[in-house]
Amino acid sequence: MMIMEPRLYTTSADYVYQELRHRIVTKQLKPGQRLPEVNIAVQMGVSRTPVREALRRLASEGLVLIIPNSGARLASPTRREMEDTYAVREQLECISVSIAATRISERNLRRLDDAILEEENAFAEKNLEFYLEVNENFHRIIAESSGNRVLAEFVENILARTNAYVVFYDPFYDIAENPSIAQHKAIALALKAKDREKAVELMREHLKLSLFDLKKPA
Amino acid sequence: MMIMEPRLYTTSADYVYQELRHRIVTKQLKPGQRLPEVNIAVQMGVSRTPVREALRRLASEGLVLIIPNSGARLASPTRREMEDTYAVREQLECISVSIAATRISERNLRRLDDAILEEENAFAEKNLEFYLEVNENFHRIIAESSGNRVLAEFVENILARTNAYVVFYDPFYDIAENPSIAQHKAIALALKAKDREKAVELMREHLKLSLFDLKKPA
DNA sequence: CCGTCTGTGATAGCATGCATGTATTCATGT
DNA sequence: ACATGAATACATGCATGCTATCACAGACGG
Repeated sequence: MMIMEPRLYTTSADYVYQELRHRIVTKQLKPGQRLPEVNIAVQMGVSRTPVREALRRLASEGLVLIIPNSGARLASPTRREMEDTYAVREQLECISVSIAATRISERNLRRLDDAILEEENAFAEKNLEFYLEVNENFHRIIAESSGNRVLAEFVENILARTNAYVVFYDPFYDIAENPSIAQHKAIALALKAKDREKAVELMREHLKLSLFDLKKPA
Repeated sequence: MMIMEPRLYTTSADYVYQELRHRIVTKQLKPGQRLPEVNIAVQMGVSRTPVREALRRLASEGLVLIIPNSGARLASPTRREMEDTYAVREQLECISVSIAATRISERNLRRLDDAILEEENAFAEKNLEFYLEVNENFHRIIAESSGNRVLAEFVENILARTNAYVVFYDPFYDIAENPSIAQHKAIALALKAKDREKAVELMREHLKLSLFDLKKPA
């Protein structure tokens, strides 16, 4: 059973941001759909101001497209854009895992294991939103473990993109078929062994397969 | 003589954004300095709203730090952060130039030459702001020539960071000493020759030296 | 003398109203 | 029927006022 835990946020703008991402991942919003400020503001019980901020933040992550004086619409990435995004992601994550392999702390190795356990829970529950969230965590922990904050920031950005794209592009995405968890375990092992080459290779393979899976249905 | 051409902008928020970047590059603002919304709003003759938007955009580029309920301050990057930023930049620009080497259009090759000519003008005038702007252009054109828009977007972001950092970190940055233009010419030649390996190698070297130059004075 | 608590000032967060620009619709003419 | 144009409805951009929160200073107690 799914318990909707209370979302944590510091400001209304942050709340709207999270809520919009939630609605994207749960397919309540469709690619290309218009996102009028008032509309969202009323639905979420806030004024237009925090909505504007949230929309602009999402725009910086490539999830919405804002045209000045005209408004915001949800992104509708082409296959090409998806491939482009994954190309960038591969670069960032490979360098990320490469550095992490030599620097990762014991604590973060444990966090990695925890994330994998959570992935298995999400897998068991067949809860896509939860699954995407913890999947994101796995990659986030590795990025943080690189010790390079700018890199981590960029990875964070591109994780937001790709996770949304998964939902946009693949409405029937089946987590049962996805071998990601096994790949994550392998990457975690390589990191524990401080095997840089192996970790990079596995990560590259993992991302290539993710993209491949994504391209199948559409 | 320097003619201040009228800045083009579509919205007030965009104007404030550009004006703030201008003030950063012309050293009117100091690293770590507080940036109260009202303060800026009054100075620029607009209300707080567009200022907020501009500040948040700058925050997404790592140029300002926003603490909720507390306010914005100009970034004050440590040497470590600078190195981290350049590490990311190297990844992005190397893949960028690598792809561009096989795809770049004749038109963009000409734009590249134009950019280099402008760099020489800026060099002759010893105009740091102008120089940074056209330097940015050179790298921007290469990123665009990759044909990967997401990549170009990320490069754009990191260019904003590094160019600001130049000013932050190196108040006496001497464009006369900087061998960048010669390196840019070499990169352009490699691109014309479609020599992928060479272009990447030159770009990597170029960025390494840029970072090295930056680290000298501080 | 130092730590803690409290009040006061200042600043960001948010709501709202007005102005401006855009999109849609409908009428008009060819 | 189609293209063109004006009018209208609507959404965004911006300004302003109010409220909540934070930072700092001074008072109080240990």
